[in-house]
Amino acid sequence: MISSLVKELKYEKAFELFRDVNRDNGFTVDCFTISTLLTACSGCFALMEGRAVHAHAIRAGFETNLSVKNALIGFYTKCGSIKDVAALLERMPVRDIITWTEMITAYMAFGYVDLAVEIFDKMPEKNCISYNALLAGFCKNGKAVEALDLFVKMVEQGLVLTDFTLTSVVNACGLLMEAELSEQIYGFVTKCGFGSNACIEAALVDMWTRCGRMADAEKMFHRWPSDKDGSIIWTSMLCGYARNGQPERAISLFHLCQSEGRVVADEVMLTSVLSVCGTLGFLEMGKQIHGLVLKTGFSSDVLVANSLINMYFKCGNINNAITTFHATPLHDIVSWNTLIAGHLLHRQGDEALAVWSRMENSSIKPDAVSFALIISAYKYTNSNSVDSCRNLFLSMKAIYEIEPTSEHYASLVGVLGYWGFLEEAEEIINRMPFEPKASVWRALLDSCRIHSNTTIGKRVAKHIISMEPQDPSTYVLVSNLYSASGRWPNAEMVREDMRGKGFQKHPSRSWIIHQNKVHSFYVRDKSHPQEKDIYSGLEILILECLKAGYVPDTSFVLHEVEEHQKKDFLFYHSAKLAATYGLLTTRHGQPIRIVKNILICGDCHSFLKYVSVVTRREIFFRDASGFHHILNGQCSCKDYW
DNA sequence: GTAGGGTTAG
Repeated sequence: MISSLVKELKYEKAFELFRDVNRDNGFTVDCFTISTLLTACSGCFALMEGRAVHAHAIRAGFETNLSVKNALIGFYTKCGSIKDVAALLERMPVRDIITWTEMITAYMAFGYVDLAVEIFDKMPEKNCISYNALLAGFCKNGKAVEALDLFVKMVEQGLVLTDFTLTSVVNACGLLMEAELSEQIYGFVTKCGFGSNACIEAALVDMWTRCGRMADAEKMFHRWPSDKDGSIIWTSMLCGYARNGQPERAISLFHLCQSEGRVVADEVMLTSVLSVCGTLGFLEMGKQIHGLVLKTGFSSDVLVANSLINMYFKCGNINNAITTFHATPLHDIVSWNTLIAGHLLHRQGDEALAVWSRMENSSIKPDAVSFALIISAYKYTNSNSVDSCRNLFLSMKAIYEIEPTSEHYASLVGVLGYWGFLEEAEEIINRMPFEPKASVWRALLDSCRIHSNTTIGKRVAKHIISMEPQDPSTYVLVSNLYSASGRWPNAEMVREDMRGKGFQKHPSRSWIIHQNKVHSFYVRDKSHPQEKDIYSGLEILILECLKAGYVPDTSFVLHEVEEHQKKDFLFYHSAKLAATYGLLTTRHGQPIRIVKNILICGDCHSFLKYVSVVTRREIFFRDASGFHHILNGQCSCKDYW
């Protein structure tokens, strides 16, 4: 009876019935029912119920039953702690190779890599499964180098390599993201004659995409037989496209998968495609997938829910994001972080801080990401609360016992810099207890751009370039810094320097979603089918804005050309093209929604403010800094971004 | 007892 209730997903009733039986000391439930109940408890994080079932199993003498034991390990791995799993295994009457291996897997699942290694070294006997368990554990914890070392040892010792071994090695290589090594590993796997093992093939697709070898990934993906279950390999490919800056392809793949109907979208695929919808700002599609999530019953999966919340925020729908958060039965730290990040994306610092207080009253403890986020919230508070920000930073270590990393310093520097405390920010970096990553200096350089401070900016840029001479983004920042302060010749010098070193700027791109399609524009892009309408529309728009007082700022043109040509470059920036397309394709009174992959330039920002006046339209512009909500000539970023 | 795809920041 209890088992059938669980099967029908009526957990509450099943637990109730179990409690009745449990109270009556004369009765015990059988091993199968105990296992079923434990699986149910794992599914809904019912720690108390699971513990009660465990106590019952001990009383009935079923703890050592193989299926009960496995269910208990599964339950404690998901809902409990490593102590629970360790205590359970300690009580097993026989400590054989299987128990030892289970210990390794458990320690690895909880992230205790050193303890797992200790157990492995202490084991009186080892076989290839124990090696595989350790190998997989390294991969699970991102220890690719350790995994590869172990693999080499296995080969040297002549151990039997199974499909499990090869899958883990492929995984390790994906973690390293090294294209050349991936070639070698692939050669090795082929030599071993892995045949058509689904796990290895899926791992290979994932590895290729992580190493940037999309053609190889596609080749393997297309070889997948259509009669075989493909949800995993399809998701690998979909995420691969997303990871390699091809979100449109990821969306097409999802459409294909839906229309062909042979691969059913599961919770992992839905999570991934929702993330892509967020990246693109694809609200309509995101809503449709939300419908699918509700229909398929995946809305209680916390990862799916978090991805939904994130999607709504990135698509500009704050209300749906918050409603989805409240509709989710179980929140983890990522749910809270997503909520905070969402408010920050909309520059709502006070709202983010309010969420922070609510989180502090919940049972969830903030993690390192929470702090990186909440420190940044002080950029967007209504009153200058730099003091509170400094205190929060200090409390990290003092109260929460989280050691600040470069990311946290970068957030703090960003806030101080934003409010104009550039010297203090520089001082903090110089006094950091460890070597700062380039990202910390970059946060300060960004502040120098905002405040047009070339004195500090130049110093900071030197640091970054010496640390990361290969990274073109610094040159762009320095160049923009000079441009923003009207020092055009210097900006061009930096550009020249960049060209001399063979760097190419990450191409700037803006897009609009219209009729379920992404309409993307680069600077001076003429590839759109409605190119003529867009360019003539933009001509008119520019004239209207000039009449209203718009003054083109040619310092944002990063090419050495004549003044009249500069305007030509400036007028056809991707943001302006996308905005015009948005005006042409939406009815009067409808807002325009644009997304840009990097920061919007100062001239486009000023232009869009005039556009909002002359067309009486509301503009939602999302760039790398967050949303610019432009209305009646004013922007929510207060012209600091 | 060991294997494949997922969410948040920068």
